[in-house]
Amino acid sequence: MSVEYIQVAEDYSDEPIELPLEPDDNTLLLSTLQGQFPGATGLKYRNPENKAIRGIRLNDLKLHAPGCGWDGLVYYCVFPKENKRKSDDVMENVSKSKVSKCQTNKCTDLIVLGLAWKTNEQALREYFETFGEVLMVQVKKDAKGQSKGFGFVRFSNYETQLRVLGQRHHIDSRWCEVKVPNSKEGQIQQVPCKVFVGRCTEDLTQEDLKEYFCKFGEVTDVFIPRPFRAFSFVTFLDPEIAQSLCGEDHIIKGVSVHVSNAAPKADGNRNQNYGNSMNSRSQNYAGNSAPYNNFSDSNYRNEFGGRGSGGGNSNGSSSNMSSGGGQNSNFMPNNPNSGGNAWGSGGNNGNNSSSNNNNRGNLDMPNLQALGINSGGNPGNQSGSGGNMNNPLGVGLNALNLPMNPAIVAAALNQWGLLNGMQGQGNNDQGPNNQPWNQQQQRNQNAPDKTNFM
DNA sequence: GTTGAGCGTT
Repeated sequence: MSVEYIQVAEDYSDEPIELPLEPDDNTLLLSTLQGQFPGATGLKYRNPENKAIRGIRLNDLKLHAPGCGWDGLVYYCVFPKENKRKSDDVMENVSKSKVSKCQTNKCTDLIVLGLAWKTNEQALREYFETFGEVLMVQVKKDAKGQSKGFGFVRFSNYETQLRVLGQRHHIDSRWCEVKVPNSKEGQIQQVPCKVFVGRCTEDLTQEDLKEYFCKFGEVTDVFIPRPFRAFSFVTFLDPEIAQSLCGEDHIIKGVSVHVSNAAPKADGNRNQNYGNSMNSRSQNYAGNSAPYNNFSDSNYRNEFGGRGSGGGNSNGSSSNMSSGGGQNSNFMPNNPNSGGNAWGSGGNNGNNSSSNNNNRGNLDMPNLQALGINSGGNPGNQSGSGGNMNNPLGVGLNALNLPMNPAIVAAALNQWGLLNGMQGQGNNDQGPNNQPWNQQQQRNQNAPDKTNFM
């Protein structure tokens, strides 16, 4: 009598392990399961018929096959609530499992800009203590003891820091900006909080993606390019969580998607500062100036060229959050001349130069022919000066009508970071509250050029 | 008694 095996994985993202069934009754012993997956209390699987998740019957410490038998499916472990990677305990659990390899989540002093003159340290502390434990506050003063209008705060909890960085702050009737100070930029390894999700199908909605990925950590944004392009971007509050998912395949509504790093590959031609920023502010990933750091509408203005920031300013540093009110005056979400166009407008994919609007294309562009893609022209100018920022893969490409899998193309382009530069951080306008998700959807729908990674 | 982009020990 030969021993049968079934495939069991800890989670949807993990590789299954074959576990032996009991020869006599074709059940799986709970002890067998727990031998490989300590803490597991049961099994579940996705019903191929209706894609629903089904639980496996457990009786007398034995897991019984579904009615139709084990049937070659992959089964997934069920853990008790406290062991489960679910939103509430995500930070703890994930940091134990996946994120532990990264050690970048340390708090730093944060600069608070735009304080009212009257705001003192006590008021500052009282305000920030509503977010979490505050280790230090300072209000910088001149010789006469007058506030200089800025200060510093330090939290004990990194998630608190992320949360505080992710929104505007109304302190003593002033809108204030909290950022990682310049002096700290580069000292912090910053991991992108946005991931590229390839192989998406068209029926995967924002809600589907959010619902799925939020079990790993708070999702602050899901962007699905329209028209359909077989990939999406999911932004997490915590870049560590984003990082932890990269390289994995996940099954969402029966669709196998691939999560990869949305950060452009370091190609040395993009003026990216992952650290050690001297003075360049473009594409600076350091210092927590991650996308979620830009929320005000003034950042939109910034993002879309309102301040002419020389192309690809991904840093919140030059945002203009001061003196609240009237912040929408220059709101130009559809400025066709803004950088960040996927294919045109000079193709400034986070380029050093803001004057790259010529016909030379972009040095960052990969050889599309090597991809089997016939661009039929200079891809750096696909959309020319027009406002079509929704150029799907396939428009202007593949003029020979070769069969193309948009997901593969997207993934390939992703490898070059080609899709970078199409989106700024402006889509993360959380506003002053803590509900990033709800507020973003509409904005995402309206914002055309949101397909770059950072 | 005024100011409003910035970057910290004094």
